[in-house]
Amino acid sequence: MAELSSDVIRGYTDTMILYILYEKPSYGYEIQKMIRMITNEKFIIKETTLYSAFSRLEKAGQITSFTDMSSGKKRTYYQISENGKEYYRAKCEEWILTKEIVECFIRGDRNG
Amino acid sequence: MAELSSDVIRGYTDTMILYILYEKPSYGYEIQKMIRMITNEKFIIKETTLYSAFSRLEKAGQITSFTDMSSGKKRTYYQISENGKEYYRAKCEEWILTKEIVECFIRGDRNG
DNA sequence: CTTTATACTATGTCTGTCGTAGTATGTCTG
DNA sequence: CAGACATACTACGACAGACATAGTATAAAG
Repeated sequence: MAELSSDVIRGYTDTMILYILYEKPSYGYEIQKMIRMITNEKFIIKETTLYSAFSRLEKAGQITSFTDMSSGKKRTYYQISENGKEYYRAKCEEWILTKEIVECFIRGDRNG
Repeated sequence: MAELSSDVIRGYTDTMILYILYEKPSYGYEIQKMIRMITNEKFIIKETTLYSAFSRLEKAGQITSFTDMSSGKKRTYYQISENGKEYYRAKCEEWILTKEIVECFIRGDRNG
C-alpha cells in the first residue's frame, strides 16, 4: 500500500470534520476515531491537526463549541453552524472540480 | 463556478509537471500554457509555484535540465528521469487511494 | 497501583503556495 | 522606430496547514 502524502488531504480535513458534525455534535477524540473507522483505517488524522482545525473552524464561525461534564471527563463538543453547513456543501461542489482537474494528469497505462 | 482553493491541488502540481514531461522535455512557460489548456482554463498554475516545483523536482532527481538557445531566447528545458517516471506512477496509484478517502466524506444529497 | 485510554493544550518547525517585484529579450503594431 | 505586449525567467518574503514533540490531567481496567 502506497503511503499517503498528507499534503493531498490538506484542504479536506475541515470537510471531514464538518461531515461528521453534520450528523451530530461531537468532540476531538470521537471525531478522530470516526475518521479512522469511516476510512477503514486508511486515514488517521493527527491530534494536533484535528485540534488546530477546530480552532480555525470556530474562528471562522463554521462550528460552535460547548462543554460537557456528564461523562465525568470534561469534554469540548463542537456543533456545526448554518455557515458551516454551507461551507461543507461548497467543498463538496469543489471536490468535483478538483477531481476533474487532477484526473487530467493521471494515467493508469504507463508501465514502461 | 466555485473558486478552486489551491490548497487542494497542493501535492499534485509535481504530478502535473511530470505528466507533461513524460511526453517530451519542455520549459516553464510552455508547461504553464499546457496546464491551462489541458484543464480547459480551469487551473492556471502560478509562475512562482511552477519554478519552485522545478528546483524541488531537480533536487530530488526526478527531472534534469539543459539550456537551449535555438529560439533566440535562452530557455531552460526540463526532462523527466527514470526516477521521476517512477514517482509519477506512484502518484497515480496514490491518487486512487486519496480519492477513496476523500469521497468517504463527500455527500451530494445535502440540500437543507 | 500502574498501565492504558481518554481528552486535551502549547510551542515550534517545515513545506508548498503565492504575492510582489524586478530583469531581460523577442515580436508586433502604428 | 517607439512603445506595448509576450516570453522566460529569478529573488525575496509572507503565510497557512500539517505535524513533531512534549506535557497536563482524569478515568477505567487489571
